[in-house]
Amino acid sequence: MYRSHNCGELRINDLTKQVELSGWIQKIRDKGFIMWVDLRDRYGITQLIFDQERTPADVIELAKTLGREFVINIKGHVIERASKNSLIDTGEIEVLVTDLNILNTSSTPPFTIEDESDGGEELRMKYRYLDIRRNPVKNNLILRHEITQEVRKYLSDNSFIEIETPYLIKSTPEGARDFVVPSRMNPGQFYALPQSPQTFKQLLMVAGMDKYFQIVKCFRDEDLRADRQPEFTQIDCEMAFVDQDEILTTFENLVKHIFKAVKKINLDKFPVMTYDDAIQKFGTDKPDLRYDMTFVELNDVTQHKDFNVFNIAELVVGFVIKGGNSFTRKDIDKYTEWVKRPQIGAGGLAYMRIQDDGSFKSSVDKFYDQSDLKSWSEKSGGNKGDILFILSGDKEKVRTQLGALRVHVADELNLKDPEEFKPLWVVDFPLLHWDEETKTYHAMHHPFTSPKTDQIDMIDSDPSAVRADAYDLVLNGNEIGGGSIRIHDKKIQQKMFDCLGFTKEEADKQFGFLMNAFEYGAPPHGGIAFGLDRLVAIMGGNEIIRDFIAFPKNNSGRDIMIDSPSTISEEQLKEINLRLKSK
RNA sequence: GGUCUGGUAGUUCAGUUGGUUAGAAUACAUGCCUGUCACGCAUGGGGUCGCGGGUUCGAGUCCCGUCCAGACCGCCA
Repeated sequence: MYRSHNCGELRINDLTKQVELSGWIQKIRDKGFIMWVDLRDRYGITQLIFDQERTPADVIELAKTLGREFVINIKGHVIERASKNSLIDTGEIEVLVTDLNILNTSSTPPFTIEDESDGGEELRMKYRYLDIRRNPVKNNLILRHEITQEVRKYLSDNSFIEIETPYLIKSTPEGARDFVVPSRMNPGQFYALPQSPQTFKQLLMVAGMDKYFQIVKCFRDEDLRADRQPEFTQIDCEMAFVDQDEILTTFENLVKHIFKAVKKINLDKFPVMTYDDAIQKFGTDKPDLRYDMTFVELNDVTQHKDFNVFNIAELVVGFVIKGGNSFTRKDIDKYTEWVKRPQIGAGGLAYMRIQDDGSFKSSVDKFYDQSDLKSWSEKSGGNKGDILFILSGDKEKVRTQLGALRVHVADELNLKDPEEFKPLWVVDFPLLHWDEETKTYHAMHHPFTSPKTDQIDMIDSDPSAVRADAYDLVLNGNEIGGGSIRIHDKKIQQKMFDCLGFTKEEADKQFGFLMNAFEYGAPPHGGIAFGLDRLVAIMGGNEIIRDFIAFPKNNSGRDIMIDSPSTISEEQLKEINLRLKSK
């Protein structure tokens, strides 16, 4: 036995108890006559004391050889501290050591293993097992555990069954790039790792497992971001005999349950916004509702003056920043430069100050008089002390640009409270999206998404106008879940593949198994998948999902701890029938 | 595929207009210290300035290339 208590457990009412503790040495404070050692484990820190008067001489001698991150086991008894530390739970007591056993030594760690580490990102990733000893990372993993437990509990209590689906499946050209795995037994052929268990969960609906879920790894071979890893975890769910409303209710309640159980937060009913509204009012399909700055379209009050930029623009649109009149010229120049960067690509940024005396001052005073500006102010709902930022140009582009600016302003003004949570359903997504490069339609969600039933005929006449029974759950400006009612009718599914440019043969080859299944009594069904990593990160007050994954990959998709990916031997290549292109 | 930022001691960073022996803090080692908890004090060791090339009397500093890391755009049904 290594311990009678853990390192976060002992309190003042444990005084005089004989205890045995094990853990890592966080810090040694050696005063000569007396020496303190902070002993750490998953549960906390307990201060050990070695005292020349009360500790055996051989124990003191051994204690002098200790170093940071040594693993030790001690016996001793709990005493009251002469000077207490109110900052930690065990701060009223310490353990006077009588026996010391060094279980393992440690090299000096490459960074300090404390809440505020001095280690850089790369170093912490390389020594991730040391990083996880730190509270911030450890607590993130515990939060993740708590959330997945509550997900399982809620779904299981609501008759969902967790079913595993295969990881070695089949590559399909639609959607993201697949990770592929060569098959040794089938030379020249490849498995693909699933981008999602989509078709399997639909087959489970045909199989009568009318409520399914799975907490499952998914794989996409695309470039990484702070909120995107090549392997990530989904809470994947599907239900049969449901309509969209029932799905939204079921999973709104799941999210509410998680927040209540894990964060003690009662979320209000989630607002619902159409995709078109989201784009028009916020320039994005995942608006962050923690702050306002709703778009105001100003075409009708900016036209027919001499300002040609606005006259020729398809859309003149802006938003009000409360208190923004306090921006200096320099602040505004910085925002102007920001929107003009190639990544945003706006031509410029117009503004109108609403000054404290009620008069207006704008960057386009040359073209608009005070009464013009007053009409802008009225239209946008701005008040004294505010500023109105305006962009103009091509409708689609300018909305995206202003949407990015809205997020940027919120960042600059610290309007994103990580402890505030604003969920939102975005519904009625377009079914299809026109791809200028390939001159084809792509499925906005995926090719199994059902068009709204009264719009099925429009697929032929006006494809881009068709709306789908598809929905996203947005939380604080992040897409944390998305789903749809699926097609369960073979004819409609065929029509869909046809519209996406599949020949009948291609559709059969790639998705014949699904279409076949639809011939044997497929029930109406639909579902949703949540990005667990993102959900956990946001609930942890962060948007960098790496910090919520035990062993994540870096920007280039590498695991720098195990140094992967890596080359394989000639023999391995031969076995799987692969030859590398020589340079 | 692209844009931007960074790479200097174990670690986090500073390093001026190109100029002598590249600094600080922290970590580490040794010694001292009767209540520490960011303990304190003293002393000491520690550098391929990412790598390659160029300009120059002289490069951590300027130029070109390259590698690595991070953020973003494209991409992510």
